[in-house]
Amino acid sequence: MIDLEALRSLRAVAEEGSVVAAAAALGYTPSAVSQQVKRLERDTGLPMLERVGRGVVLSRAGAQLVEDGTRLLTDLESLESDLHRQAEQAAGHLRLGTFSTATRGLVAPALAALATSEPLLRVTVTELEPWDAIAHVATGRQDAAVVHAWGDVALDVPEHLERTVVMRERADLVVRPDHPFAGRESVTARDLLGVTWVATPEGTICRQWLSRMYDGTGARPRVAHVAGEFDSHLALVAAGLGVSLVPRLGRSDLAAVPGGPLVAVPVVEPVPTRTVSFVSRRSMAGSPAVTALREALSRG
Amino acid sequence: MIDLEALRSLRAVAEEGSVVAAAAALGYTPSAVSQQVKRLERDTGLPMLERVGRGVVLSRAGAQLVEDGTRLLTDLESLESDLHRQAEQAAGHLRLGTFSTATRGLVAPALAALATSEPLLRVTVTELEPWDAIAHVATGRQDAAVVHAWGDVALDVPEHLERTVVMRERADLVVRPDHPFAGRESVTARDLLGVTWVATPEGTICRQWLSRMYDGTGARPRVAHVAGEFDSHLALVAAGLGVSLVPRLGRSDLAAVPGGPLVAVPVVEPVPTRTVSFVSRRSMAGSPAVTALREALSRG
DNA sequence: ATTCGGTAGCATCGCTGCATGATCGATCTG
DNA sequence: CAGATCGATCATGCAGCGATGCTACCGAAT
Repeated sequence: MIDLEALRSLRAVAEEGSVVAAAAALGYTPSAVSQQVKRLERDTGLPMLERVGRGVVLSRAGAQLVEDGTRLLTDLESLESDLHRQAEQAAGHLRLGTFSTATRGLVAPALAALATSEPLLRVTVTELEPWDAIAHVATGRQDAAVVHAWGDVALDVPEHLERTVVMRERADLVVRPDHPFAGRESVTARDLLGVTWVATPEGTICRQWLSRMYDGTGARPRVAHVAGEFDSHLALVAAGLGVSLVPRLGRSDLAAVPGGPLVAVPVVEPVPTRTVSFVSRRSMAGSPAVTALREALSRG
Repeated sequence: MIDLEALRSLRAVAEEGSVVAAAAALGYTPSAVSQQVKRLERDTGLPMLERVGRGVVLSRAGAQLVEDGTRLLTDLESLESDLHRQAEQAAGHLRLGTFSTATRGLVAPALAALATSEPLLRVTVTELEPWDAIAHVATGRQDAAVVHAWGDVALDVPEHLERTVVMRERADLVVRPDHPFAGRESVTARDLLGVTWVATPEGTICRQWLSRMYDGTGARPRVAHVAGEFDSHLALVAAGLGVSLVPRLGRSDLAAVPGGPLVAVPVVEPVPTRTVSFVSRRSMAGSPAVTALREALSRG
């Protein structure tokens, strides 16, 4: 592999016109520069300098190496300065894992604001289930994640990750206007024992919470339909196929759902509360970039 | 300065997921890789890896260094392969010094042909008087040159340069159609003793040859007008201000000269012959690029 | 012919980077 | 819960390589 240190010496020879001048410019001895050039010639197998008169002239290969390599050297320098700048500024590239409703309801507006307040910071979003997101952050495949946990469902994050609550939100029961619950101020978990559910797939956090709501009642929720996205839930509810528990975050306008308007009824006893958290590795939690991202999401 | 060898190891860690795997992939011991990463951290002052569990994860700075540095590494590899390819192929960049009439009459068409036959070869042209051109080639400021020498006027090139004749051409006497010589088959140097000349500036090779033509006659050419470019000569001749000795190479169409058509009369005894040569440093005279350029010019 | 400027080559020294083996910490297993 | 295993790091020894300083040599200028 070509040694960039030696390449810099060769460039100095090209610019200064002689080995001594180059050595003086770089603070080396002429012999050192000569040996570095020799090393380049050994590494590439091509001659770099040729003696002419009592001086040297760059060979064709040498001239080309300098011409092309100069760009490399400046790239390396700018890379190095970028590295230091991004350690103190909110700049660079962050990979954020999010879950679906947060993507549209929370992350998108936050990133839009961030794009103007921190123009040097680039964030790429990947949708992931919370446990996957946490695993990705833990192993470095993501830099941070937005995760959620329903009420008391524990979300255990590894020791080297840091978690801060971004917001708390709740879910409502969504029904058709002609449903018996449509006019109610609120409904309780006990009221819901007999209803037919449109639920999220087995294994999702939302599904877990639905099951947990039935704890102590001895019953299990009757799930008739399964859909991953809440917009699909709304369509199924509008079609009269069941009711759904839909979080407010990222929820579509219920009045504009195809198939007729729907209504949301607050649920109490227990209130289905969801905690949305920001997770990042503890080591970079204090970095300006991560801090800026976390605060942008907290403001949202 | 960042060591690219160490950067390659860091990239391997990022790709393989662990120090041992990276070491195995690169043929090092894990300790060596660990030490290289340590060196990167020392050079940049930023942490690159952080321990998590019994493995490692790239830090923010490390991830960024890999992301940005990968481009640098591939650039370096392509630079290296370019270097070797240009040593065996006609490719890259050559700087050619030429004199004015050759630029339009010889070099331009040759380069046009070369552009299609050797698309990887880029040639930039600079107009120079022959002696300047030779000096530039000798000192490496040009890679090759097209030079000319009139008849027996010696053109001494340094030992480390190589000179090959590209073409020989001759000059004609250019006069107005109403000039006494206009109808002649040819004229001799003796015939020209009394004429009034439009000549090139003192110090040019063309001017030297004009003087040389008078050697042995005891006379000196009567130069009334001096112009650097032969198109100006033609205008002056057309205006009836004298006659001129104009080489055929790169000569404008005499019938289309503003101020009336002109005629060319061959000169004999001696025939004003000009030798056009290609000059390059001996060390790169054999390279494919220079060979291609020389042959393109020889075909012209 | 001599001097001067400049590069290449050589012997020596010092540093650095790799390998080896040991240590520490964390996970997995019986 | 203890032992085993795996992975990273640390300490040490060694080898190689590059810088230094000197000398030799070459070309150009005086």
